Amino acid sequence: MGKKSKAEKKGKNGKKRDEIVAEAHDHDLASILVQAARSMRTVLSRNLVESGLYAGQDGVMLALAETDGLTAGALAAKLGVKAPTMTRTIGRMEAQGFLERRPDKDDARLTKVYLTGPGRDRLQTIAEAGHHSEKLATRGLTDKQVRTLLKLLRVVDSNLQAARAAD
Amino acid sequence: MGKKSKAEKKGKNGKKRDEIVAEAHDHDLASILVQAARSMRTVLSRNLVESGLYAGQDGVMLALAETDGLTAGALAAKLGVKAPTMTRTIGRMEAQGFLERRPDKDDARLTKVYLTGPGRDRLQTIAEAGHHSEKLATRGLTDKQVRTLLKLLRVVDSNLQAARAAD
DNA sequence: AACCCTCTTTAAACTGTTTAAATCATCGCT
DNA sequence: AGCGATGATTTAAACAGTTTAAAGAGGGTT
Repeated sequence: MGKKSKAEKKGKNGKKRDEIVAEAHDHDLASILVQAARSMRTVLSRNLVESGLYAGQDGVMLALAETDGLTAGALAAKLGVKAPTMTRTIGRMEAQGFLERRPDKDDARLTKVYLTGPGRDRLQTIAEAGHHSEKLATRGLTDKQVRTLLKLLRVVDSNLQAARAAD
Repeated sequence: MGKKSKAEKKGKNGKKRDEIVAEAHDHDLASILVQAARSMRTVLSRNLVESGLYAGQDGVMLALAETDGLTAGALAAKLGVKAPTMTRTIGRMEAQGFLERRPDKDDARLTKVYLTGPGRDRLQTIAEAGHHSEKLATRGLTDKQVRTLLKLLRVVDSNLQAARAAD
């Protein structure tokens, strides 16, 4: 892969912005987090696409696997997105046949979402895809480190959710 | 917030999917990572939007601050996106006046990207936005924990980049 | 019965992302 | 020197995700 063949020929790099860069490095957590997530989404997508799912939809499936018949609003809150986002996602997934909307018969304002048979069939695949992606992502880390990472990420996530909720 | 008023009235939950859910929990790293990143992007956006930037563009700015005159392809690789994505992003940012494209005079196939004056003016703001978001995200964590988190995230990111590169 | 509140959806406007095809310049070989 | 292979960039087309603002629909309360 002769990538550095010609493009690197001239050694004239900028050199006097070190202070700016130093400050920019405080930005690391945000960048690395977003970047890691982007890669995770890409990798997860590859494993998911075979079952007709997109990354982002799997969260809905898992939430429903845990508690079937959640409302759209509850799903949105649980996944940390706004209601219209969830409406669109649900719409797509309903069109794909993985779940279905049904009005609650006690309160017609509520629309509850249920997994369909085909949807439930995908759960296994989703679990495997997640498992596989996680194994890929944590290569070289000990179990303890993975647990630590999860713990820290949960704290960060919870902090951020709180921050974004404080509109 | 009487959220459980009516919707929870019926206690008929599914009960035999416990194994599936158990497996689904292995999926935690992927979900929590993506979710944390989503929140991070949202929070970062709020701090960035004042300077006319969107989350996702800041990475380009920082990369150029470190090494001005990168090619489109190098930027794409550095940020872990595909070339066309970078082309669009660069196009938007050029239209906004934060950077400019200039053909390399040694190799006319290459288009190098440079920060403009206004672009360089934003670096300070970007650094501050990142810093602020990071402070928000790591509330309650010790410095050491933050360093640990960064270290682990770098490993994960590097693993995932390697995995996605292996097309 | 009227009014208000809550939930859901629609609408509009973006950014981000990918794959595949098209463009274009350079490089190597005959 | 010309010609084809190579490589970089951009264009095109098609989706997903996201947000804010507004509209639609039901319920509950006074």
